[in-house]
Amino acid sequence: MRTRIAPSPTGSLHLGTVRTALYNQLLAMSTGGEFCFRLEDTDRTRSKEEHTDEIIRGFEWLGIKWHGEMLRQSERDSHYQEHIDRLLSENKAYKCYATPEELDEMRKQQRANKEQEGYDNRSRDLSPAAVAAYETEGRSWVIRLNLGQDRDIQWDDVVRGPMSINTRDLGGDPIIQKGNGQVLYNFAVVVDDYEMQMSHVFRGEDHLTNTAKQIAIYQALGISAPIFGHLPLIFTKDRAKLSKRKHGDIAGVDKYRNEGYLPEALVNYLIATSYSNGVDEVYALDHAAKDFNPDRISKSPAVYDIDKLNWYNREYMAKLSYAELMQELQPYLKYDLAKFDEAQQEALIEAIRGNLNKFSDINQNLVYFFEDEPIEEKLTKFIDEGANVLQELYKLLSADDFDYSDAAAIKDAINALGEKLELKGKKLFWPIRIAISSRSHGPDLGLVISLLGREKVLERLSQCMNSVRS
RNA sequence: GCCCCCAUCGUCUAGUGGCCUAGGACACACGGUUUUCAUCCGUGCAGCAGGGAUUCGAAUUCCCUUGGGGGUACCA
Repeated sequence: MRTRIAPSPTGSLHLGTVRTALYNQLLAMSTGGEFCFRLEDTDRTRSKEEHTDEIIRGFEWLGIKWHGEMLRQSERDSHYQEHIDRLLSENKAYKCYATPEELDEMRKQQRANKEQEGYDNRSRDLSPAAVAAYETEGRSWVIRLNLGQDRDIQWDDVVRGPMSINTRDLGGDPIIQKGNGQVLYNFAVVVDDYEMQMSHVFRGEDHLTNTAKQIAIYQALGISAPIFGHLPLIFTKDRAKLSKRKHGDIAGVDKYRNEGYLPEALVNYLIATSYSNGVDEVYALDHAAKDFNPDRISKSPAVYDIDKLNWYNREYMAKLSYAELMQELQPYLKYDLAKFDEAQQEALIEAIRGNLNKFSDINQNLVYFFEDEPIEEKLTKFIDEGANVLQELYKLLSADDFDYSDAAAIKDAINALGEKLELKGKKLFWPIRIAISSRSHGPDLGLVISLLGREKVLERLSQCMNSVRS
């Protein structure tokens, strides 16, 4: 089995492209076949080298590896020309001299008459005299495939089952080579998939009509087509195809790499949307490959859900050791942890790692260790209500011999204070936590106080006590 | 407009005629643990789009309706 991913470098790496790549790779892996990579850059004006780099970088980050060299369509013009010439000589393709203006006019008429829109094959059977006339006129031409008599084009889709599209619904004889000599996508794909000996082509559902056109080309060329499978699209909550244009950077892989998602999590999430083996939820690529069965790919679109992705990411982050986590966190760290000793750093990071959806979340969990933040309006009442707690705590913590180095001991002291004041739970902890960290959520209080140290803790405490409204 | 595809909790899905009082996961709500926070655990919430037909029996098969989506380029 040979499969491929064939992205077009006209934009950043799209989540849908990644998922398509994943299924193709899974397919190859599960049978010991090969998974290849081809760049669909036939449209020179829209293809950009920066996008090519971006795509490759994205695949590398995700751990998606392909077999052999990356093939560029832009370097294969001679291969295409050979096949074009043959179709021309066999009368399976022809020159069309219609100008864009004429075609526009044709479509306008069709719309006005409520006829089916599409090319009317007017140049299909041009007389030699007519051709000569156009030539002397100096008109340029495109090459169109002669679809011949209307007929059903059929294939057995691995995902969708039996498919049938009639050639009359293809919009007329399709152009396979532009006026400037560049071959069109549908033609290049066929030639390449054939020469690369692809056995299976899995791609997005948006290619369903293209597949019919491509099969027509395979037939004209007299070569056999691969097995096709059409994957459901990825939607957003608004139930439209996830796209960079409409939905911004959530559609691209870069966002997830930049924000500090684990590639394994993104891979897992993407596979699991539209595919399930009925048992596993969290798994790596090679595990999924063991029993991968394309028949189980879902037919209906999958709605992109950031909550689920976050959940996967937390699952994978939880597996990281402290050392691994620190290394991943390093590029995102806005604050210098060096003011804490090694043991303190570890205690801190271990205490807040459960709060992270992604690595870039680290800073928001660290701010109050490095900066003074205003207390949220809705939290100030806890300060007012707990003024006596703060006072008592201040007395305790301002004692010359109070030891700030032992987080557990600090916690014990707070507990003792609670008993003394006959307060417990939120009544005891929230005033303290809010006064010291400006927040109602955070890691263990003993640890926070210990890390902040005498000076900062007393400063914040006294500041809060001064602002109490009695 | 025309062609094509799709249809199980809010979301991802299991389910291939009786094992379904429709299972799991995310999210959400509540409870327990943590005298606070996070974690963890438990419970709950919630669905076969509608209508016909076939059948002793239908989420599962067929038809229609409705809804959603994709395609319809000298883009890919």
